[in-house]
Amino acid sequence: MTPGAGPPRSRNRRGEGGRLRAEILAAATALLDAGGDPRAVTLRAVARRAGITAPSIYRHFHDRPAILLDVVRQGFAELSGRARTALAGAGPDPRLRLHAICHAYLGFARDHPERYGAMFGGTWTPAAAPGELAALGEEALRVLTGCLADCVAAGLCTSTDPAADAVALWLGLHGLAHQRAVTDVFPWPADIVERIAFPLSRLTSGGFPS
Amino acid sequence: MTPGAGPPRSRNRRGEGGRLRAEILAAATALLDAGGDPRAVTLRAVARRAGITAPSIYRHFHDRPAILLDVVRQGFAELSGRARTALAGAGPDPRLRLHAICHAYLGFARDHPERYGAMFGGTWTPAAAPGELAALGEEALRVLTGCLADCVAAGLCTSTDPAADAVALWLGLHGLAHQRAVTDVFPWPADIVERIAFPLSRLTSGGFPS
DNA sequence: TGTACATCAGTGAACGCGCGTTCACTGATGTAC
DNA sequence: TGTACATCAGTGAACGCGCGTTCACTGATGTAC
Repeated sequence: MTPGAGPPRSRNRRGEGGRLRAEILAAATALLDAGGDPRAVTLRAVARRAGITAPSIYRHFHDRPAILLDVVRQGFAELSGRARTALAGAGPDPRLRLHAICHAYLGFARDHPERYGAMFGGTWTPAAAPGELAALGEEALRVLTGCLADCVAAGLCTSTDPAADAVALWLGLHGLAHQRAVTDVFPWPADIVERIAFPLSRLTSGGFPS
Repeated sequence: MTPGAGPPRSRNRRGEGGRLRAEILAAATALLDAGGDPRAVTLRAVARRAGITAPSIYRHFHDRPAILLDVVRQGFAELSGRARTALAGAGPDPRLRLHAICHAYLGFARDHPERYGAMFGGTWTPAAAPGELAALGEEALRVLTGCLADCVAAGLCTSTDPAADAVALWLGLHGLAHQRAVTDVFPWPADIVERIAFPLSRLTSGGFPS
């Protein structure tokens, strides 16, 4: 059971065993990003990549699905982080804020297509607590709803039900993000983002500046 | 290597071996629909389901991925068929035709969520000829573009680029179809289809009757 | 009509593989006295 | 300051499994003469 090549890992000190948890997670994420498929994230492959033996993982994760679940959790956290950062950097104009959050979402999907696919692909679902996933998704949705509602309040948007329209807008973005993550041979129109996001956000004017 | 339970299969007559091909495909499809995951469609599982031994499959398919690829091909054929039927049944009103084709698309995805996921999930891609998949998708897209163009010609739609807007509309439908296929715990707004399809199709009025 | 033979649909046994998981263990590190 | 001991991060060997694929084969069916 030789772990991967390279110099032998120096063991963590007592009380710092928790570090390996992070290393395992990083290895699993790298494997997912490289392999393009959650199937590539096997216990043994993760162990090899992390430079440890397979049984070591059991000190930190209950079983294989638990690793993938945490990779996905981390993905949602990173996505939320990007959305927050984008909003913080956008000015007060609600249209620009909406625009910023849409691009933050698509940016994450584009930068980490495999992780995006794992997060929304449904493959890992059985391992998760039934409610947790919905909660993760709904948090992001609430932010989007808020942006849309702000546009309405500013008289820039004709939506009469921002919550429902946020779902529609999100699904449009998701369709694009997912399809982009899955294939790159598609002849995307150059302005496809605006072509989807602008109508779905029901903005009255001003376009959807990029 | 006992095949599944039940009475022993009566062998096909000479020259009719091709029949088994269809049975294998049906077994693989059933397995996909039941298992919810292409991973469940293993060579051996397909053989069990079809009531034959695993090696028999090699007379009809080059290898395992070839089976899944054909399942997906069949899925695209069925999707096209539904779209054609829907168009044939719709009247001449281009808005109704557009509406019919959108619902045909979503209907297929809803009736066969696992197959839809396999068709657009990217999992099986490596096995396919690079161009074939794009071709399959683009055929459907051309029909959608046609519907949109008809709406424009009838003065019912503000699109200035039906081909690009057809992509946008399709991606919206795809986002909904995919997410529905993947999870059913989502709180969909009741009128989510119209909320997505109507803005993306850029119809000027008349709503998007259901 | 009868018989030898070619065809070919499908079988059964076997292979090597990577997997997830278990178990008893090792040996360095920190702590108690 | 020194020593015995408890802790615990990580190891190494092994298990049983289902997988994809190969190979030589069987035996019913149709055909040539």
